[in-house]
Amino acid sequence: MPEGHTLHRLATHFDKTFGGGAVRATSPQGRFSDGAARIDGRVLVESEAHGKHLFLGFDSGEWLRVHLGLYGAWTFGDVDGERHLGAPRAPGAERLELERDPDGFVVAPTPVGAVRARLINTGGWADLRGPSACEVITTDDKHAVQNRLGPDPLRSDADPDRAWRVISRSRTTIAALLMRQDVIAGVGNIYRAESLFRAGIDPLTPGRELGRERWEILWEDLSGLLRDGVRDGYIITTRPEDRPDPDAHPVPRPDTLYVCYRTGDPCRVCSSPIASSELAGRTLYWCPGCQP
DNA sequence: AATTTATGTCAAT
DNA sequence: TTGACCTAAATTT
Repeated sequence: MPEGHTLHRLATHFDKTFGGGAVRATSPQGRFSDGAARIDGRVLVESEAHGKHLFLGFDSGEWLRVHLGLYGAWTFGDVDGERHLGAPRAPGAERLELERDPDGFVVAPTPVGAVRARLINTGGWADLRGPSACEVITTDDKHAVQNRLGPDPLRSDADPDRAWRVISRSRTTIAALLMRQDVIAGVGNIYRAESLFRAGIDPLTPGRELGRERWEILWEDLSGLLRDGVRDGYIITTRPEDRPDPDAHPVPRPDTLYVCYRTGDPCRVCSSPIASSELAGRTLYWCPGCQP
């Protein structure tokens, strides 16, 4: 589930499980061998997310930048078993007996599949598969990446006015603008569709016709939805009263979402069939009845 | 066993 | 706008 909430969960998880200690880094697959050698043995001092980028800072002053792309995922293993953060993966084992080498570092299992990067410390391991980016960069490089990103509603330094300045001058549809990471960072196809539904906004509304008030509503709602996603580890946008059973926990799908993946299904609010179309290579979902 | 699909982005047209 | 990237699970043959 690599939209912004997942990356913030990852940053927190790395801070908790790897922060403050030395890390062993390898690339079982081999495509990240040079980068792994640069961070091998360093101490993880900072973990940070901006939009869909994860930045892990080491005591060498360098950063590991990871972007999961469409299907990247991290697998974490420790005494409590295996957990996956990123694209959907099968649940792992329950508890694990950990073997340790003479230095106290965990001996991780033989990699299954293509593991681009593997980080190990004395408590467990983390395997990265299928990322679109995994590289060691300088602080300047990191700032350059961040300068190209719009405000991330999950970051305390986020300034929604920066996004509004672009949106309010653009003829591009709000649906396309929400997907542009240089406008607003962290929103993906699900949060786009769901936030526009919740705000009752026609996805094809040009940015310049959105109006400041509707933008502020949209930003606030997105901030809340993303925060819920960080808390739940899952994107849940339906209000309890709009679910078949308001008391049941809606995970997993299909009761978690209003419009995404629901083409042809009746809208949870007005019963109109949910519509979908291709927009810039991605599927856009909306309710013609609720988003006029 | 082969094909399709996915919560993403970039370069080339 | 299209294809490429690159991985694993789900779906279809």
